[in-house]
Amino acid sequence: MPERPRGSSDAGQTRRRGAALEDAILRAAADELTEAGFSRLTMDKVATRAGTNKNALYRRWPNRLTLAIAAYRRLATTVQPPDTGSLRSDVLEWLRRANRYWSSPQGAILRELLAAAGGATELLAQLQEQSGDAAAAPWLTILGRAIARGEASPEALHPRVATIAMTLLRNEFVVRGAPSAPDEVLIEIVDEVYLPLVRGRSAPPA
Amino acid sequence: MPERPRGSSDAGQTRRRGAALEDAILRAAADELTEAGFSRLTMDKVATRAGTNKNALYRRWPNRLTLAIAAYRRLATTVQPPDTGSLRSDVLEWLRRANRYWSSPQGAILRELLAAAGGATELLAQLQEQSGDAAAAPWLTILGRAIARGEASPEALHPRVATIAMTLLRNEFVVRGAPSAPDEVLIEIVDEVYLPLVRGRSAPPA
DNA sequence: AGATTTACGGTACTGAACGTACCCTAATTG
DNA sequence: CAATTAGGGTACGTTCAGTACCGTAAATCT
Repeated sequence: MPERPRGSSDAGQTRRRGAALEDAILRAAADELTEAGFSRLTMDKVATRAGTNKNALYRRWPNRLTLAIAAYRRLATTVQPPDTGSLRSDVLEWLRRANRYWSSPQGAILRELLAAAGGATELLAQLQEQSGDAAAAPWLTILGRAIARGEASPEALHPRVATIAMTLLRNEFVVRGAPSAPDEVLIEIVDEVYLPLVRGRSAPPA
Repeated sequence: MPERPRGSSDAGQTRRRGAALEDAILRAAADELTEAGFSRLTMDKVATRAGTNKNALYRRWPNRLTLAIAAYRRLATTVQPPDTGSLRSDVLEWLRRANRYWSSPQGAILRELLAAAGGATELLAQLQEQSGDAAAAPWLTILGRAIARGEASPEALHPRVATIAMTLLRNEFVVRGAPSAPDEVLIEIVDEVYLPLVRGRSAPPA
């Protein structure tokens, strides 16, 4: 049997299986997600786009949401936190990036998925890598540097405290439904909450 | 034509209209909501339960979610914030009540609605009276008293700061999907975040 | 009171999707 | 080269949202 020459489209010449097919499906789902969002992603469209049918999808993922989450994960990219030499500008910059992300089409998808997952803990856990716990690491990095510079109190190196700025920002989106948070809000979060908090009960204001 | 005698059920004696019917529908919807939750609330069931049909519903509310939110609002009750004489115990108590609410069946409904509303700002606004902005008032009350007692700095009397404990708690539910927050988490929020923050940059730790 | 307008109630239907069942056939495995 | 596994095609079964009509009771007008 010869190799499978390919057109630009995903429609398979030969019958794909296993990882190759799974990959095509996830790619198709990710595309649907970016083009139409989760609410308009249908299993039939994903299947057609991947050049297969719903059977192949349901054989791998138990339902629409699970598939969508799996597809979303390959959209996510990792970025390095800033290191400007000042806590305030690091925090503000990181917050601005987060704001841009949540405001972006991808952020909208994340919000949809978060909403659709409702209270389903296992599913939420998969999204948290993007939106929650794993996202704590950069904050700890930023804060760790600031502590080394004496800009923050060591007691602040606590996940709940370190990530509070992001939590407040996410709150703007999730609860207020804002398409994007104004820069004033970010500044307010930094100056009224974050910095006072991490400078700590011991360290005097710089 | 004589009156039409009827059974004990809600099925109308005579043909109801206007406010009377609207009321019956909202009551039926609220009942469905508490018994089955939003995801299993169907327009047909609500209509049947109210002794009417979908027409009457769609004539008043454009869709299922809007009706559900309207129905939810009559489930919500208002409570007075505690006044124990100490900021820490006021905050902790209020947070515990909030935790109980979010953990309760009603809280589950609120979470479902919040999720279903997604980014629909106008709808979210209606729920915020229960979960967000209007809920800020009690926090300001508690904090105001504490400031009068000298337990907190006046600068803390700022909505974003005053409500931060509740925001963090809500975050536990919305993002982590926890059915209920452990008491340790509440205490941590109060001691690691709330109190340090509102005691402020000027006031020394008591 | 009688005529007119408004709004309920009954019922049927469309359309969108999810999820499932079956059966044939291509790929892989032994 | 047989046996097994996994894809592909296709057709359903179901559940609901939302819509469309139409006859009739209740309110409103004259």
